[in-house]
Amino acid sequence: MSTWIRNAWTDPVKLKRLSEIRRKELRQAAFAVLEREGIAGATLEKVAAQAGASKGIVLHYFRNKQELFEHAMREANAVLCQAVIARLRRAQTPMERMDAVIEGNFEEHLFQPPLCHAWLSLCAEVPRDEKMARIQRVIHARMRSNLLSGLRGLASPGDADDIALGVTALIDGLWLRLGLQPGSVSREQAVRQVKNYVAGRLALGELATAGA
Amino acid sequence: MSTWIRNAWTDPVKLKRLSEIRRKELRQAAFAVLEREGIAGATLEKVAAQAGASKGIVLHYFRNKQELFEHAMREANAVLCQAVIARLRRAQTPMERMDAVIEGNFEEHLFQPPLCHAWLSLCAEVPRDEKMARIQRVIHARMRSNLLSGLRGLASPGDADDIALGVTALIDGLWLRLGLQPGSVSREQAVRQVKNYVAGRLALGELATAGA
DNA sequence: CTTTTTATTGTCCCATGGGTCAATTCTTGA
DNA sequence: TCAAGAATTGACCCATGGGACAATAAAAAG
Repeated sequence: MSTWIRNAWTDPVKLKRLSEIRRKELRQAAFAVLEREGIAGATLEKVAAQAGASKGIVLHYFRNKQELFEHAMREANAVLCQAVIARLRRAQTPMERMDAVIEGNFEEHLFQPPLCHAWLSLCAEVPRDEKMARIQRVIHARMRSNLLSGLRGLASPGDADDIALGVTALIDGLWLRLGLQPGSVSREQAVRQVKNYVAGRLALGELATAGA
Repeated sequence: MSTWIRNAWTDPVKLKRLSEIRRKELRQAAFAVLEREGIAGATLEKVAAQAGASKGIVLHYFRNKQELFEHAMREANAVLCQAVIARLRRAQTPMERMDAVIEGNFEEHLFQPPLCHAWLSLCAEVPRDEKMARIQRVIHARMRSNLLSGLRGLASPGDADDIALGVTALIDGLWLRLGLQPGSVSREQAVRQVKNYVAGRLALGELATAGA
């Protein structure tokens, strides 16, 4: 298990508990296994091996397999979310806020087949895992609210809701496409696709109000 | 198991082989199990039980578990596909062809969480199963060609390709949404969403050509 | 009415996987 | 320096699952 040097980068203020470090390692290992093996092939031993530890340690830090993968889902989501938030901070206009969400969801180093495969496997378990379902709802709610913060300045309230749903669905769909056929959609394509969607819907809205 | 009455509806010409009937039953049973249990919880015994048969019979008709679920995927796709084709036959104008594809992909009795859950589980395995990947590619290619047959009459060739990708992604994304949060999107909402997308993109295209 | 396929079952085997536990090593704080 | 508590391991248990197979029942063919 390598060195015990205290990593200053983890949390300079309140020295991160040893156990927290381990837990994070294991969540990440779990996710890595998910990328390679899918949910059907993901086992505790593989996770342990990935983390360079023994199976026992995994169950020392997580009550059971289910809990481990629930935490893996949280972890993955946090990463995705951070990318969006970082961009959102720099956004000024409503349109910039939209672009922040869109581009953040297709970051170069995240919009990759392996990550997508793992994500898909987790989604496939959502219907049978109430905790995952809850996480999923939170993720979606935040995404939606991020979008609405921009959309409210661009479309009528009714349209805004509708467009937000469309954007999330389109983003998910493009991720799915990447997972099913790696290489079939590039980051630039994906971003352009969603931006065009928004532009099109907004144009439609303007036509309607202008015509009426 | 039930009766052995010869079903006239199966194939009136070349009396469908007994084995073919069994294989179909088992594919469907496999799919039903997938709906309930997901890929991680789907076992041969559960499939056998669902079909009211013994585990042995499942491996009599399919070389192994993998093959069984590959066939389940084909089965599911065939159903979805049939819905689109039926509508496509009645379509005359390019726009009607578009609507046929869109509405066919959200048929009332198909656009349901359980079917979506099963489909998700299968998709999650695609990256690790070359046969499934192939099926997936075929499905997508057909969908795309169906869309293009309508789009070619409505947009410039370049736009048509792009819009086709967007429509497929949006459809997939809406299915995913249904799977992750049952009840969060109705059939009507989904159809409207995709139609609005197409309308928006087409309006954008016209603006561009008119402006240039 | 045989003979030969085909359908079907139940049993068996063995690997794997989740989870428990006692024993051991490390860390830490007094 | 030592005791208390945490980290970590490996052995163990038991259920389950995939798959092989021989034995039986049922159809089909002759």
